[in-house]
Amino acid sequence: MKKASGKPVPYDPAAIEGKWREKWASSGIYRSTEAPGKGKFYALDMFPYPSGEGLHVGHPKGYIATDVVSRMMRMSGHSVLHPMGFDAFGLPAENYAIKTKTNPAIAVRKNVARYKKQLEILGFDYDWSREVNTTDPDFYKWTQWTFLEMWKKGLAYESHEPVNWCPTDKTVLANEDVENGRCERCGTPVERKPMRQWVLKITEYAERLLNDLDATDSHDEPVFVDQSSDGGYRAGIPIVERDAIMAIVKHWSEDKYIGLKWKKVDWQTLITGGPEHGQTPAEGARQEIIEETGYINPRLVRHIGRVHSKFFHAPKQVNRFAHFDCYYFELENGERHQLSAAESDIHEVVWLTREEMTKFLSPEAHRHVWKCFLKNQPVAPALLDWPESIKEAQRNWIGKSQGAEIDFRLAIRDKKPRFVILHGYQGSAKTNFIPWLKRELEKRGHEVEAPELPHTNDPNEEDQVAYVLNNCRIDDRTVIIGHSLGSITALKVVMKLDRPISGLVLVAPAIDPDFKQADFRPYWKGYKWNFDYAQIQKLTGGRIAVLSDTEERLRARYLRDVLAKNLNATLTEIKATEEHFCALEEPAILKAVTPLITVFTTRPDTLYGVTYVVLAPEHPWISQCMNFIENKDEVRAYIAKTSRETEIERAAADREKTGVELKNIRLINPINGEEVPVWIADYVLPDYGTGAVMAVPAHDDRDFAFAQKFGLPIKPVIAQTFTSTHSSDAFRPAEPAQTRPTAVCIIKHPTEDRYLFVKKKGISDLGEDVIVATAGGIDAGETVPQAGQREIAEETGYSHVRFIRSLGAPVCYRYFSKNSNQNRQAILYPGYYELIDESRQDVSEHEKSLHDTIWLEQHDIQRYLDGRPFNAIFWSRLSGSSAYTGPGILVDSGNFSGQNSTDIMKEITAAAQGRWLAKYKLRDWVFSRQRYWGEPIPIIHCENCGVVPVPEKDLPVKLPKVKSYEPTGTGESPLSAIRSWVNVKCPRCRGRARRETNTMPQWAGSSWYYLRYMDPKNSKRLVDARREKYWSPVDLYVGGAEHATRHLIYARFWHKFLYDIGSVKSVEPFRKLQNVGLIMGEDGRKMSKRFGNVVNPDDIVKTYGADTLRVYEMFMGPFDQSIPWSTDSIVGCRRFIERVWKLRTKIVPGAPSDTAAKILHKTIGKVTEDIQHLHFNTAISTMMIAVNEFEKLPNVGRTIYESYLKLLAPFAPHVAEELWMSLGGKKSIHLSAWPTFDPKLAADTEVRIIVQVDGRVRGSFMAAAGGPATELERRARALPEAAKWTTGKKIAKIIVIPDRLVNIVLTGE
RNA sequence: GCCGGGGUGGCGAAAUUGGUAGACGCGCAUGCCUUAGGAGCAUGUGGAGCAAUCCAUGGAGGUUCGAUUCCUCUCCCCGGCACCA
Repeated sequence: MKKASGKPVPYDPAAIEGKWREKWASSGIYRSTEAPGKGKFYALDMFPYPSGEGLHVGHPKGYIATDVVSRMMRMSGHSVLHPMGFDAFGLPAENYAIKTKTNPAIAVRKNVARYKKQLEILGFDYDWSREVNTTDPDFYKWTQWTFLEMWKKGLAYESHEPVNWCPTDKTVLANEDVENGRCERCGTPVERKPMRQWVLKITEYAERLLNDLDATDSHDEPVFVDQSSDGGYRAGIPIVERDAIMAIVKHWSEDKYIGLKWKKVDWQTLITGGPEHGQTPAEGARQEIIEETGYINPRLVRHIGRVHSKFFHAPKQVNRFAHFDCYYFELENGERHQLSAAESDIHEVVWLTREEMTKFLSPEAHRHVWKCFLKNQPVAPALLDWPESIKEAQRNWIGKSQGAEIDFRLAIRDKKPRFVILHGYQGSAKTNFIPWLKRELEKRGHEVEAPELPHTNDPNEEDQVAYVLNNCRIDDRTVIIGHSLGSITALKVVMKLDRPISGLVLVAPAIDPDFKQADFRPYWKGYKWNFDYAQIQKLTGGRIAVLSDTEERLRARYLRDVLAKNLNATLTEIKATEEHFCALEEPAILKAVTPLITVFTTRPDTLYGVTYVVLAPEHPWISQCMNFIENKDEVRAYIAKTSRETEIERAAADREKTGVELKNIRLINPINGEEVPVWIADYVLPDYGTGAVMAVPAHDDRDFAFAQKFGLPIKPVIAQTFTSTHSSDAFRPAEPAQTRPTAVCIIKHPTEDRYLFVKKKGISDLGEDVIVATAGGIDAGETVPQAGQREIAEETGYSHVRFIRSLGAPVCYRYFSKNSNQNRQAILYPGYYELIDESRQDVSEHEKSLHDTIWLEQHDIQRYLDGRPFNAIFWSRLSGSSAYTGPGILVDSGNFSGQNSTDIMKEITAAAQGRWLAKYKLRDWVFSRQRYWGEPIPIIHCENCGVVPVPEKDLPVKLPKVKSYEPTGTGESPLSAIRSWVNVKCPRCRGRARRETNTMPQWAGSSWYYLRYMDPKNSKRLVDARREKYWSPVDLYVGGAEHATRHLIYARFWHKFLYDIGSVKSVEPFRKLQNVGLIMGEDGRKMSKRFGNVVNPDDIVKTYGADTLRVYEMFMGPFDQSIPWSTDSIVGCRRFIERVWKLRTKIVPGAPSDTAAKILHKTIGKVTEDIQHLHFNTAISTMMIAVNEFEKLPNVGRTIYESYLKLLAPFAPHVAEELWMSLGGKKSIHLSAWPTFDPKLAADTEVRIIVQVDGRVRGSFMAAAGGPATELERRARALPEAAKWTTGKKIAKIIVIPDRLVNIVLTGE
């Protein structure tokens, strides 16, 4: 690198960077190959959308990071996959096309070329041969294919529900595309429109999407699969939920632990097994230990945690849902039985030290449990190594609420309906569901008639209708239920009436035999297939329900498109228990005829406090019951008003509550049989839960506000909480409780921040002392403060006490007293009191025998009251926050043993005949867009066959060319204008058919593109199974945090679906996710053309070189943090590279000096670790320190310098290559081996010992590393700086931290 | 309101299990070099003080020989959810 003249060559990036990039490309050094036996590493960037504006310096930051990591991984012997591609469908390209009237494909091609050029000059190690583009038909063929697979599994369906419509972009949006009621893209407020849409059932995966966020790591090798034993997993047994245990067992006196060595399978484990029926997992664990080890006295010390076994891959999809409970046991002593022959045949017991244990536990999950045990942590999940913020965002988005559905039966004051059930062709009142339905209705107090209609095998309209009219009582209370042909009879009966009936329920009505493709039906001649729809509607008041079995496809279409439409009836499309509702019990029918309002609540324990029920104005039940409602007009007006409101208006918080009562209708509270009124109000959302809530105004702010406004009763709240026990048998819901109002007193000391409590002595229920707030019953005629003051005086002797304020609405506190063997409940009135002075009277002997009076400091209270309701009252009321959320809300269940409170809720749910379940905020994914530039949905609508998928051989359905890309705004995509494309023959019946013209959203292709990189050219499959197995999962995924609840949820869903159909082998696509922090403009604002603060990377490369840009972006700060760009600061990185460059002049061939080797190895250790943890800024700072230190040396050995260049190579690949080659490198530095860290060489022989006196640094001295503590102590005391502070003082003790510091602690005087 | 993540010099930021707070870089200051500018090199650089020393990691308490780190409360910033029952 010296010219002939001997002058050093200056560093000139322009002269070297292009040269090496060409070499790398032509020699293909970054080509990814599957090398079996070699470790693999898949680094992935969120592929860009190639917009017209090109890159700014913020874009490449994430790409540089994956580049650095992938380069290091390649050098350390991994097969690396680091690909790049383009996500090119979507609105920007389309809008550009509309403006310029050009095909978006052309603009995309241009922009992609520009992006690639910009990316190339930064020297990335992409394997461009694997480039993918979502708009390439060879790519989107597989997007379409997956859609059809979902359709086959019923996960893609057409919905007619109201959806979000953006009037500006003229397309529907998914829930994820709406932000605060506005279109995420253009900010227009979205409208709710009922439209036919394709929807993906992502909600089916809600639970898995949620659970897997916290799941433990998965492994290629099964961890708990142990065919030779029955431990934990049993192949072939389709047990959905089988608990399993794992135990760590410690020696009785020494610090060593039991391991099992399995003889036949060469497998080493902790003790695992399955608890037997009726055993708790802990008991099962104990038994397993005894059986497997022979030691008879294991003692349970603690539960380490619970791991979901779902991700410990089992070979077949069985038994995937068990939990492993992990326990820690200690042996009491060495007593031991002989092991059974069977057991000793299988394994032997070995004793292991802690260190051996770590090595011994080869399966990662065992080691994981062991680590958690050592750290005293619960078993922590590790399947996804993702930022907590992203996981949290996803949890919020999925929005799981555990709770109960509770059915409230209808109680109509007047006009209790009676039923007439009409059977069908060849039927009778004794067949199908009719006897059962009759019984059920009669149970509910209805009159029911189920006549045997004449000529059931050869029916005719006239006879049947006449029979009904003559024999059945039909008036305005009658609801007629017809099954199959009975439905037609019912319709004809209604047409003959001159007075209204109560309603009509048509269960799978017979269909017009003229309807195309209908089977021949012998009865058709006996009936006239004409209906006076208007008359029927009039006489039923529109109360018509049509039930359709989705299995009967032809009938379903007719019922929906003809009958229900003409009758304006409520259509319920469900899968019947048996086809055509022919089962003996068809609950759907009962549900349709005896409307229940099902509410969802997370607090079923508050059922006793329900004083009314509120429905969303959209609730379908309202129209069904309209006949019974007295104030119909008022109700209709309110519903109309609500429907006019935008989402934004409606969602606006703290707006005045509005609502209307449904008069004459009441609902029955199943827990106590109370009748409560029903209201509709827009604060209840139609699409969450069941669209209906039970209102507990004493518990809930919203209900409270509503009740206040409309003068509804607010019942003293009843809470099922306990102090007396942790077992649920304490509470017996069936038994009546005694209620007594009680004052609870929080009493503050007159001057200090201390509080008065009483310590109850030996409460027999508990057999222990309990500390509680002072409390006592309120006597007749007393106010709460009076009672409080009296109780305080009686119990504590302090009589000078002043009532300050109430701590909120009364709380009902319920418990079971074992003393009196009865349920008790007290309504607690918490109040806050202050002592006026400390004068105190004597307390009666009786009181003294019951309790002591104690003072607690604020911070002690938590400890003493932990887990008791008083604790919650105290803290929430004193701080005015947390546990209580409403005026009367009860103790937060979270303050109690979680298990316990859940048990209580479940118990009450059962008592109310409700269902304990979870609800999610996640909605199904609206998957169609009424736009041009997206993947066509590969569906054909046939006039006869209905929805028909495009056969796989015809995929991809290519996007045709159109004249106008303009969205129509009618809900049709521009594709619908292309007749030649739209009109096709049905692939099934060759009849007339039309293509689906909606396209897929932009998120479709990006939901799986990472799989295609593994096998980008495969025309047979989405991805080859072997390649997928080799490369999956993505080891490192880098991208922006803004994708948390869209791309990252969609991709996880898509991937899990592909897993379920066997296309991929991993449950989760991205193992480690890293967010890249934004680079903002120099003015601190977002970098954007709008603010004129965009910095173009091309310019920076021109001035400083690509290597400098790369180093600078990695050095700016913590990788995931947003930091403003600073062109001034770049020079530091350029100087750094130049100093490395100049170091070349100091190279000597000889042996490396110890000092240089030490610098090098410290650097190797730190840089390697930092890159692994993505701490690029500290990696670079370490390399800077190394250069600074090398510069101070007279010379640097050549091998040292070469190793150093290797560390630099991932960050600054060009300059590292140039220097490497100039030293005579044969192969590229990027294919060389990553330097190995030698801790011995890095170790310091001398360390600086800090000397402190009373914790303050007073001086330091150098000492040999590993020196004895006594020596350090002696030298520290002798140190003049220290002696200055210690002379004449007494030394209390001296703390010595080897190799670190000595702290001389003086006595107080 | 609920949940998550953060607050350290003029700036970007460092700081294994608690063990010298401010590494590294920018900027700034002084000097050398240079016709000049720039670049480079050297030294210094949290605050107060002549100094010894004291004060400093959003604030207030606590635990500890010792706290940026652990605990309690509190303030502020960023992000997610939000009339979600």
